[in-house]
Amino acid sequence: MHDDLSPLCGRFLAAADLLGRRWTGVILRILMDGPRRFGELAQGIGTISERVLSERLKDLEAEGIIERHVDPGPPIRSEYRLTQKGQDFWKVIDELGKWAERWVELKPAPAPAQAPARSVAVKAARATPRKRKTA
Amino acid sequence: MHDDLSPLCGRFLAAADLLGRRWTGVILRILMDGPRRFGELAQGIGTISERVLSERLKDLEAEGIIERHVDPGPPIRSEYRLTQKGQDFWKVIDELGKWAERWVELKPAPAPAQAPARSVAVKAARATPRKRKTA
DNA sequence: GGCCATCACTTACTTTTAGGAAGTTGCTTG
DNA sequence: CAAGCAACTTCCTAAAAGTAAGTGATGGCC
Repeated sequence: MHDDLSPLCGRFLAAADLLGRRWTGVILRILMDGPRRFGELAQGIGTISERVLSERLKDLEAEGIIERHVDPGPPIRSEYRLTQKGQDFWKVIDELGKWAERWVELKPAPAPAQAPARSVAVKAARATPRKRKTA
Repeated sequence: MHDDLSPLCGRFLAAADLLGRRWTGVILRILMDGPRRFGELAQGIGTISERVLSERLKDLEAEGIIERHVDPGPPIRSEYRLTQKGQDFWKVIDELGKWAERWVELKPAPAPAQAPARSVAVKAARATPRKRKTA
């Protein structure tokens, strides 16, 4: 199997828990391109609610992954940017992006008689309730 | 900044949405070490509820990331293992682990004294409510 | 054969988190 | 002074996760 995986310890659990909150990965991905303001993030993600964006930003700031800079030059604007800890996350985001490019199909193959993967049809692009199972 | 990040497209959103569900990363991390049974995963994670583990496993199977093999050899046992798509997720998990090693501090040591070796089956400890903010 | 135990899940019910949208604050523009 | 941003909050509802108890197919033991 794989030889040098980090052990499953508390550290990993904490990191997975962080990324396990909805939108965290996407926010980080956007900030990898440079500082962004609240509204830009909201627009960039498109389907996140402002309530949650605000919450996530606070979480990330509390973790020391991003920093908030308020520019009071009259039109008060705040800007979020990655700290070194956040910058360092880029490889995770990059690998996730590569995996997505390789494996995520944007269109659910109708009848893959022998196709290997069924793939995650881009349902994430909508403000999806993630799954609408009435069961 | 970083030069070759994959663009923020639907594929990335879908992948981030997948990892954005609690426990997904941890389950994948454990399966990277080889096939595991339901109970082993439950124990390995420790604080996941069986209800959610079952759900997550179904999700992952539906995405074609893991496969479920039922071994009916009398003591009926099921085993979960990664598909190629799942194996390929290795680098993401690995980078996440490395980042965690570098940046995550195990600060809140809520060690209830130092229990001798009560080890397993101690369900007494409630699963982390992720944050118990009274504010 | 009756009884308890294990494994792999379900079901029923509760708490936490996320989504939708309107409201707030501070300042600018018409 | 009404209107409009930007950046958040607040309120209320809808999903997701947590907790515990139950189910069904063995298998052991006495």
